[in-house]
Amino acid sequence: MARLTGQRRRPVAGALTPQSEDFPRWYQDVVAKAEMADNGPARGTMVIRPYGYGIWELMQSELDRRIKATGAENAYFPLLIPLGYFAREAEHVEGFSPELAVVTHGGGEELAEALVVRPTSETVIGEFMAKWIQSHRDLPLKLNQWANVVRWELRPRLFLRSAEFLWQEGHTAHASHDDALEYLMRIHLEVYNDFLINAMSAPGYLGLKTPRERFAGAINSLTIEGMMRDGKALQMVTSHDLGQNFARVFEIGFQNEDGQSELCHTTSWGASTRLVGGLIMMHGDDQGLVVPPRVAPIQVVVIPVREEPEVLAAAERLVAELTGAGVRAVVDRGRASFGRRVTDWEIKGVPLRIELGARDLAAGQVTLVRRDTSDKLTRPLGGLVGEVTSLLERVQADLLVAAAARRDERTVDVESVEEALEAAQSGFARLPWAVVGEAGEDRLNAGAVSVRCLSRPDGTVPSDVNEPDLLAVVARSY
RNA sequence: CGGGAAGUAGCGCAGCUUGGUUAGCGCGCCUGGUUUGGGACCAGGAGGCCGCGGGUUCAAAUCCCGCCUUCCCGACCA
Repeated sequence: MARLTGQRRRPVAGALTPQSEDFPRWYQDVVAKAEMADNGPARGTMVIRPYGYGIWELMQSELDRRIKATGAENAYFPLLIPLGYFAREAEHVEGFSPELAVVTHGGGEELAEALVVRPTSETVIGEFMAKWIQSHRDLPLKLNQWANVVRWELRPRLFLRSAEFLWQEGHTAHASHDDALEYLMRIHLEVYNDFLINAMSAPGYLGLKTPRERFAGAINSLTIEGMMRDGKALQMVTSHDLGQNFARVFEIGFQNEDGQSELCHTTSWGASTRLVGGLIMMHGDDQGLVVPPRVAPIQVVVIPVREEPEVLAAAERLVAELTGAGVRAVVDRGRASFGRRVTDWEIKGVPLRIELGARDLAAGQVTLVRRDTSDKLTRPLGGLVGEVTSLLERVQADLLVAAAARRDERTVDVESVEEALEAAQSGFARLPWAVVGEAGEDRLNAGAVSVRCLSRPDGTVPSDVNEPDLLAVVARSY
């Protein structure tokens, strides 16, 4: 990680734990020191601080724009769901009951029917889809909601697994399975994968979940698995083909063109605040967070070396210019020493730092420093805006290339379950799904390794887990 | 939810074994001054229900019981 020229600074008390020393500890240090989140008072709950929430808001707007471009509309459904709704779909209730929070009392009285705090909304939304859909002319129905959900987590970790988290859940109903699948694939590729690649610089492996890893109640679950810098996998997003399972129990039906009654085919798909954790662990380094410019609440920080009126004025002018051009930029007017301010912004992962001192000003220049590579550039003060915007684009692109290179470097192709178990200690392993099978999956799971997804040899998403020649991507995971 | 460890100032810790004055230290914070091109320094200062509840005792941060929370390892998950 030491890329700086000149004297290397020594570790200082209060600095981050190095990733190589203790990755989980490094993660907690970053979350705390970059002021992203705190633990809430009740077990597993999370307080998202402004800097962390700022990243989430940008993720939201990038996702929301793409979701709406597919024709889905936002709506809102209730937090509290009658317990009975969950019981209707057998696999769904079985899958979710261990992590349900149930409200049994209200207004000082025991409730006649307990209410569940939603862990996901297939059931309520199904109920209303049934009410709203009458005819094939009402289809497809494409809804999305931004909401909080609660899942009783036994081993919480900020952003990665919390009892309450924020997400987007999309729910659609279609007249045919083909139409549902076509739309689902569009969500997976044009919304999720495009968002991950272009907004988060986060490449992943796309594929299908194995039957045991599937969403409770789905006939297929699609996933995008990202590799964290410790070689473990994180499921970044999921999209589910629910077939007619929910349509059957919630009676989501319609009359076709021939006047016949048919059941709808539904889908659901989600992306959560877990993505913030993924961003931290995919791009962060020993200096702290590294935020891709498109989701960075602060893209550029201008650091005046000293508190000198001319320098401060020049810094303010520069920020005004950048802001005017749509760049999210701030001046650090803090009185801490130069070095301290620099490291504080490094921990926060601000993509680009502009150092401005009396010497620079006299020479009519500034020093630009990239967070991702620590490269320093000297550039004329005039006409910096174009330089900065193109540099931000380059950082965005280079982060993707670097993350993909790390992923490829730590993914090995193997031929047996034993080799896969070995390889998964430091990264991902890929092997024919045919040599894994149910029994192999058991052995992997026994070794704390799981099949993250099944992919075609060319990396595309299979339409069915029984397709021939599929590859299993296996890894330890979060 | 099972196994382990831990909760003392915002953060990191000492004190507890062997109960007994105003509970300490480092970092951070406040005030003033000197500083500032890679985690500054000096002086002065503020800040504590010792996780919560109960018990033992003349006396509890310290001993006992219960609970809550956090971290690590497992089983479950976005």
